[in-house]
Amino acid sequence: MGHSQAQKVETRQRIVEVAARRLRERGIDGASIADLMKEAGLTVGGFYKHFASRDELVREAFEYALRDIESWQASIPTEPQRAMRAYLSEAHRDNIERACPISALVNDVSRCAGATREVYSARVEKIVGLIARASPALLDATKRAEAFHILSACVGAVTLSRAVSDPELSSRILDGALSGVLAMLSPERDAGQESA
Amino acid sequence: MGHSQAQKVETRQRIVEVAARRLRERGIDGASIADLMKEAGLTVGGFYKHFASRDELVREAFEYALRDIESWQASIPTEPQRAMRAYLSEAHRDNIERACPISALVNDVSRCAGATREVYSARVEKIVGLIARASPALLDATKRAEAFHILSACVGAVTLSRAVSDPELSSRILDGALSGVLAMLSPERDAGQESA
DNA sequence: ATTATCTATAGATCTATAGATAATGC
DNA sequence: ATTATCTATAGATCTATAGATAATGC
Repeated sequence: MGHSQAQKVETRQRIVEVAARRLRERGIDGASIADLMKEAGLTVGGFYKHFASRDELVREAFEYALRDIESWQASIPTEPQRAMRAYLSEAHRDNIERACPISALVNDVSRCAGATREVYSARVEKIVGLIARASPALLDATKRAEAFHILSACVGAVTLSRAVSDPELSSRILDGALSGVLAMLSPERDAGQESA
Repeated sequence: MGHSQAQKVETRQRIVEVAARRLRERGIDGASIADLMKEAGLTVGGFYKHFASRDELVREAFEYALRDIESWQASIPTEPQRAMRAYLSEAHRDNIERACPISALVNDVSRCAGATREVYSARVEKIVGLIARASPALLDATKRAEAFHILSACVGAVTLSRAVSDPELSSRILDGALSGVLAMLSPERDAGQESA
């Protein structure tokens, strides 16, 4: 019990990974340190050799969770419509442990103070920029306004689809938002009118 | 201390009102019974003469909070664009105590079980129906798909605007979603292309 | 007599710390 | 000798209950 420095780095990482999953599932205050340590195969007493406070773990776990969406994010400029289909899918809705933390924790983050909200903001800015590049609008300002609209629709649809109790309603929320978002990203949009 | 039956009804109502405000502000688990009773001018011991459990209060407070948006909701069929301007306003974003619980608690509700989620679902269905009626789309199915998209954009934009730390970014999220939503509701939309 | 509210508290958490134990690493 | 982890626990919550108090309402 209690060993090498190399092990310690791995152990710390394991705690962050567990937390990144459970925070998205149960909310920022939803999992206790004891729960998380147990799931990482440890006991509560060792926690403070790795982190100064629970808040420090939350910040790291949140940043770690943001890394889960980086490959999705990277696909936005090249394949925006495929990225939207993935975000607004039942698979994304149901796999909350690995889901986008921007939607999974939007209410939780709005109740946080400081550092976490700044990390959150920076990522929102980043993603909006990527979506704006994919918009077929003519003016830069319009591209950006559309990007805010598209991201809002994505976050709203995924969160709503998780909150409603009727599975059919849940699916229709995702589908409705997806067809709207795809229409906005459609290149023919400047000419005619299309809605997937 | 401890009086008439008429008083009791008022007292119970006061507790529900306090809870309806604080739940939206701090989340479903964010305010203790002692906090809520204190703000209602009472002490913790009296709570269980009014409610069987904290959950019972949460359900009632949630339903009470939904009543706060009824006049807004009623304005959707007659003045959809005005309704959207109000929802996607800084005033709505900042007045979280009286804000729409559909957006203020969307993550919280997705972590609830049972009754609360059903009440939530029913209200989402209702509002989608009202928005669909206001859509200029030609087919009923398209109206409905657009209504899901519009509601998603509204919920996503308000929640995101509360979570980000940069006030200017927050405003642009609301404005971007608003111009997109207004364009979708614009009657000229079937003919040309407009974006606010 | 009944009951609405109060004070007090039991029992279950949860964060953080103290001190013991057993391995690493000089 | 140092330290990663363990067991144990202090102190602060939080939900729910028990019993006292002071008013209502027959």
